[in-house]
Amino acid sequence: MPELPEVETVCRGLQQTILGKRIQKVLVRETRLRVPVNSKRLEKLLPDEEILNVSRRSKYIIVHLSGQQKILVHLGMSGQLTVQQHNEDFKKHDHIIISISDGLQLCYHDPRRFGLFEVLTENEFKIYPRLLTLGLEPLDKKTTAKVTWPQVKKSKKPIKNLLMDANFIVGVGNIYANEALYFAQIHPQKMANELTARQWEILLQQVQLVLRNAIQLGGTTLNDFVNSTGESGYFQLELAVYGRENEPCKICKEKITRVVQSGRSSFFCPRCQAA
DNA sequence: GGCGATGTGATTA
DNA sequence: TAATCAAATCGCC
Repeated sequence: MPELPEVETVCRGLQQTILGKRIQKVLVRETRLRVPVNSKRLEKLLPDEEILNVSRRSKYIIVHLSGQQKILVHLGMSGQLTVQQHNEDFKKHDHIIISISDGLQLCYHDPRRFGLFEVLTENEFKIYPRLLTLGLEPLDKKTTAKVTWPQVKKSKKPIKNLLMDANFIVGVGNIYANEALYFAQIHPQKMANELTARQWEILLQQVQLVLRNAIQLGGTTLNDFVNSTGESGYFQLELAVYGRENEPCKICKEKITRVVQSGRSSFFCPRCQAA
């Protein structure tokens, strides 16, 4: 479900609802996420903490607490992090419920359980391995075609795989990689090191554009993505190639083709994105 | 009802 | 560098 725009949408929603709230109680109903949830630790480190800020790094949500510890959340494929009125009417896959002040609760829900929910002390956070290897934020103004070009030039993988490599650039998943390549008119299987500098410049620009547009529309809801208040996004209405196998290209009417790369579907127009 | 597909990322060969 | 897997659900035949 969630790539950078969806995670950003959740973060912005949380910023508007839970800043300044105090954590009261923690309930863990299911510990079997990607990394097993340490309920004892959550129960020990979270109560009485004030929520100071919510930020995003890559596809991770970071909730900053007054005692310097942080909650690190990843939504995996099917995770939802919502704020709701306190209730005990738990739904299937509501795994972690955190009661906070003013009669609210923060609920982590994740049917496929590929997500992550951890509390880290300040020091643990600093050396957390999954965060240390992350590449550049695509929307950071320091992320330019110029500074990233050397890695593109030496990459031995297809450009789509490179775009989705979080050690290079973070936040771009299957949907937005397909969309950006389409608008840049580059074939997803083209080897990264065969791009011209100009093509890379255009592609990075399209990545940034598609991410910004998606954020503006509250993300993409294919199936089950919801923001922090439980509402869907609207960017699925704008998708130009993703999921459109056999449908006509919006530019030239040629049939959109699907191929599988590294176990993921790539959709492209064979005419606009010639090999 | 069954089967193939799914927005992620770690692990393995 | 790329297939495999984790697991539940959805949509299509």
